[in-house]
Amino acid sequence: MPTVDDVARVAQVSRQTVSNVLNSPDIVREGTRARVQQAIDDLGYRPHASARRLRTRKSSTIGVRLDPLRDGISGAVLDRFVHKLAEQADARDLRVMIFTADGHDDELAHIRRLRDGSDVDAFVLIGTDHGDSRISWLIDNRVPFVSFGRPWGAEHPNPRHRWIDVDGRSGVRDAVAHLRASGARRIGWIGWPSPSGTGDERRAGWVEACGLDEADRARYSAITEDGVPEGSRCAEGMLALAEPPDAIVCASDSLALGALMAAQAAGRPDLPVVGFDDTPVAAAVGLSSIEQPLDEVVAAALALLFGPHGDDVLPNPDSDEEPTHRLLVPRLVERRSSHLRLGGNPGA
Amino acid sequence: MPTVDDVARVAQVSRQTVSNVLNSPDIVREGTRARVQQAIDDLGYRPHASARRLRTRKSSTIGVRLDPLRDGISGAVLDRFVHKLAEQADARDLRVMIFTADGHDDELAHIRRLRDGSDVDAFVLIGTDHGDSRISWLIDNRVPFVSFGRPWGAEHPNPRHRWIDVDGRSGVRDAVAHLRASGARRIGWIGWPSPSGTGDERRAGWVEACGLDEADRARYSAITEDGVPEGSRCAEGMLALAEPPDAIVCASDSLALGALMAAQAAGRPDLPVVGFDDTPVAAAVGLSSIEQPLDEVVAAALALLFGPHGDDVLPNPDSDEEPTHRLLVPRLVERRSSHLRLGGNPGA
DNA sequence: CTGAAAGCGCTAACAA
DNA sequence: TTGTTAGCGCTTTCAG
Repeated sequence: MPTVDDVARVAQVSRQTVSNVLNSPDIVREGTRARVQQAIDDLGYRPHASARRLRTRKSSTIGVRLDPLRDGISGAVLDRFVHKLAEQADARDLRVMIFTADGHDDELAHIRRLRDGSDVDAFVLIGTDHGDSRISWLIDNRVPFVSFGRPWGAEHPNPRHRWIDVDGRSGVRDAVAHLRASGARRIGWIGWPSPSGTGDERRAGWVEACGLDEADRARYSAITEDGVPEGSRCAEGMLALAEPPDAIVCASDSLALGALMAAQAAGRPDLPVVGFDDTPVAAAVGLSSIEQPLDEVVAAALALLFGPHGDDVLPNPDSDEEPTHRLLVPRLVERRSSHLRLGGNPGA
Repeated sequence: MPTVDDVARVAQVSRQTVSNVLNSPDIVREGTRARVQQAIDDLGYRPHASARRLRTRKSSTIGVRLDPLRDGISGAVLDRFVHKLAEQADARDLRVMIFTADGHDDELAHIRRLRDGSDVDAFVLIGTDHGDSRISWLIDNRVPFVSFGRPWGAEHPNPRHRWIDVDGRSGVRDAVAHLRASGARRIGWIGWPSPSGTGDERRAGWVEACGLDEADRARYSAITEDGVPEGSRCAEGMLALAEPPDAIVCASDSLALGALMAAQAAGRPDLPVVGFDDTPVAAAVGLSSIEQPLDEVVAAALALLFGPHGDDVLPNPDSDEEPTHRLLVPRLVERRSSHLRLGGNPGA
């Protein structure tokens, strides 16, 4: 592998000029630059990343912890997030390093290693929970990071905490409003047990828009852990009511898939069911779903970390002068769940 | 951040000794080592990765291209693969860098950049296709790599090509045999169009074990692109035959999910359907599936690249002296598809 | 076993 | 504008 010196020799300039051509092309005269560039191309020269990093004291690398493998339907969102992160990072000439960890403490241990070894100079946290222990640690230890997930349950959110999140409440609210506009009167909700920041917000959207009184809200909502069979079970119960719901909105695609199946088993293949995340599974089975704008999420995350364009990490903000977070709005992807005959009506 | 010098000063030894404690602890006297270790702990010293890499000329980093987002049901396998790769790499003190690319050429461009910049010193290719153009390029350019996927369609596979793969043929063969042992007589197949290395192999397993003559094989097999609706459509056709199949085996979980739905729509909720990859979706809806032993796949990939234990990259082999590949056997995960009432039998 | 010297490839200061 | 000098933090010679 050629080095700057080789290029310099071939281009008949000093080693420094080569470096300038690479890093501050504007301060090099046109002709010289062309000559150097030529030499670079001829030799197939490529700067040695480690040498550069050693010198500049920045790794231009982002670290992300891959979420533990989950149910896998919902997990797909995070995989897509990581995918897009890699894509957009590349555009800024940043690299992405991944790791896995068991729990928050282990994650922090990994972060510490990666950080202290200067492997990585900024981290993206995927998902946050109530009183997330990682946040204060990262801030106290001056580790630059941004979280996909807001600071749940903090009375005084730390202004040094940069985050982006998707406004699930408004997403659900809009979906419910849309269903009502289409004539639905009793819209059910299947969601997760509280406290779950994300889940509570999504449910709040339903509460705000469903137009049901408290008694009906109790009747038409179900709480369960995430999962397809769980969704099925809850929907079954709701559909067995004397006045079953007109439509069901769920906190996740897993639940929605279950609900859809239950609806069909109950002979109501056309019951509108809306999921959340617009996972590939939703697309595959023709389920409406609320889609998170992942491209924007990733772009916002990078902008928060590195500013609008560069690849220099901004330290965690000192004060709350400028906005240190973004709340993005999801959108409903409508599908006719009946595009696939999922059953329930043999021969129809 | 403290450096070796700081540690040396505190521990009252030369800088060198510190390095030795870290890299060749055996050649340092017990007492000295303890003292140095103490200083390391006290200071929270962590070697600077870039400095070390610059000096040792190895990055201890593996590069992986994230597959383009697909249907997402099948894509989940690859995400799990990457996850496990990160896990096992960590155990060897290796880091994993991810990137995305549009097509093979773009992927090679990325690899080249990462390689020439010494960011990464070995790559894992996920998936290979007929006459894969990347393989010879990587070998010619001496880029150490291993592929998850065998060299399809090469008359003379290059002995420098290290790969691991899962024997889909035997997986399907076993599943079919198992179904027959349970009494199934007419076992259908839904798979992908040829040529598709993976798909052809899986189909071959069915051919070998199904015990049908050529005419019946034509009747009971369907070829389609991957996808849930596609699987549904094919299964529908098959189930409409005068003598419908007893069971259906599919080349993927997407197809199988579709088939399962079609079966239920056709009033045959108990028809055994087997998918491939044992994705989370299969687990969620209670679909039998053929599981790839990803832990072993990853372990084998790392062993091929780095030897049984170390973190030193082995160059692509010079000859075919030692085994440069591994073919692993998948196993059937049986589930009662009826554990979830997917529909088709309201009130049952 | 421990210490001193050299240099991996690069870029930030400074001098010319 | 270009060239010179001086390290970034580490490990690998080679003497002690």
